[in-house]
Amino acid sequence: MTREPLSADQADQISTLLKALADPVRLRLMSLVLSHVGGEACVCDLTDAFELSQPTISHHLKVLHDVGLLERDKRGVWVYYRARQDALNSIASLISL
Amino acid sequence: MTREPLSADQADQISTLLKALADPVRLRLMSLVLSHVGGEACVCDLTDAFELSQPTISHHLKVLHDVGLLERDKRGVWVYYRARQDALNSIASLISL
DNA sequence: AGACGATATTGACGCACATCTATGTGTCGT
DNA sequence: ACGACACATAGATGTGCGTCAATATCGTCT
Repeated sequence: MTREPLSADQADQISTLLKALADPVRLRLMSLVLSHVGGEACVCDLTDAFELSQPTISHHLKVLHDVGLLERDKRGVWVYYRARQDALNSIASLISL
Repeated sequence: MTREPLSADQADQISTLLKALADPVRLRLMSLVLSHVGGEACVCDLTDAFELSQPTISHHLKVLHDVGLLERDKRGVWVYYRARQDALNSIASLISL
């Protein structure tokens, strides 16, 4: 971003990622998953951390998953989410540098 | 963010910054300012780069300025904007690490 | 099979926001 | 002082999004 102006297409792509991150609930979800033991957390753990309805948390997780910031892993009845560090790193390197 | 979960207040602060960045026009504005000669650009340069009205560009610049991502410097009739690298770096280090 | 618990989907509602037109505020020539 | 130009502000409008209640789906246990 520092080197040369972004094209409109590039800006659209990056803003899609940033929009997904730019919400307080989703930021806390990412940090909860990242700091959880084993680097993953199931939805029940995450839902308990907020005073929001379960569908709302599920919606936010879907947003993060759709843009590739979270991985989904269903094991039995539970669904575990894990952060994509490479995706976070690529965002960070675009912003800074 | 990786070490321990964000508090609600921390998440609010960071999301405010990210919301400001999470728009394709504002991303391009930041990249235009950053890559412009001297690290600064006047509004006229920026307005010409988009097919948007001048008030719309002015609005986006205000958003970026209000959250501390851009500095304003009025010199004569022109207003020059400059990126706050420290602000960008702090965002990047929060996301990645 | 039927019941229960965990998660996802749907539809609705209210609010935030990107954009525009119109207008205001300065600053520089003439 | 006046006109022209650079930029900001105000108000209006349509769209997007965060949230919820209700419902669906899927896996497990008896």
